[in-house]
Amino acid sequence: MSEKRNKIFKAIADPTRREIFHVLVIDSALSISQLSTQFDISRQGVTKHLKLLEEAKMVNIQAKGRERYCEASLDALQEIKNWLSFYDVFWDDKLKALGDHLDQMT
Amino acid sequence: MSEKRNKIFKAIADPTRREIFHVLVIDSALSISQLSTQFDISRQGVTKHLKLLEEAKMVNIQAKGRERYCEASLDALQEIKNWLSFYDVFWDDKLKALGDHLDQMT
DNA sequence: TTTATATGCAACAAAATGGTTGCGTATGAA
DNA sequence: TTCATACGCAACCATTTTGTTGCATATAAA
Repeated sequence: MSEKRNKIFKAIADPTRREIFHVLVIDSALSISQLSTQFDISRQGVTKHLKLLEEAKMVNIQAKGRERYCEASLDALQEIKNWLSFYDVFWDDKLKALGDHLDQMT
Repeated sequence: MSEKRNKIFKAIADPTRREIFHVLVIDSALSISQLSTQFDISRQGVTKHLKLLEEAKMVNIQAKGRERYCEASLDALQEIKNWLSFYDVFWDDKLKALGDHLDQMT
């Protein structure tokens, strides 16, 4: 479904969300409170961002006692790579066309 | 600068914008009016999307007579690839760790 | 010249976004 | 048990986003 794609593109659109993801890739796993200390916004602000990241499958959260630990899920990025890969064909075509053009100049 | 990155991530966040880009990759170059016929929103709506795409360097527009022709610029996608490439390292690490783990099982 | 087309600009409106604060609850520590 | 911590939920608010319509202008066509 394209809904999955929409969600991840929405998720990475916000710079704070990209930074949260970045932090979690580097330093997993962190509780929500621990994570929040690294940002200027409130814990609830971070929680809201986490919700979107979680819906986009970019972050997994699991409860442990009274804390909830977050970890980044790299696999979700495949959706973006898939989107990009479609355009590689056209990119290559243009490079090829440029190559042909350069060949003609010799 | 990160402003460039912000702009392209914003640009691709909207599904209509992604579709406009897609159409322009397939069928460049189209005038704004021609392009608009392919979407349910108004011409001005499309123009607004084009403005963001242009600022993100994903689309180039040049006037020809009373028309303005739009074409997609694939190069802008490199910014997204750059962002993704950082995480490839971690991805590989995890695969490697998985590999090591599987080795231990034999 | 007159008319039709392609466009930009501005004002507007509804909805989404990104953030806040306050409060209630569950869990861990003293 | 009592207190502090980690969290979710809901209400609220300002700004941005995504769309609209109306109108003015420049260019092409009749």
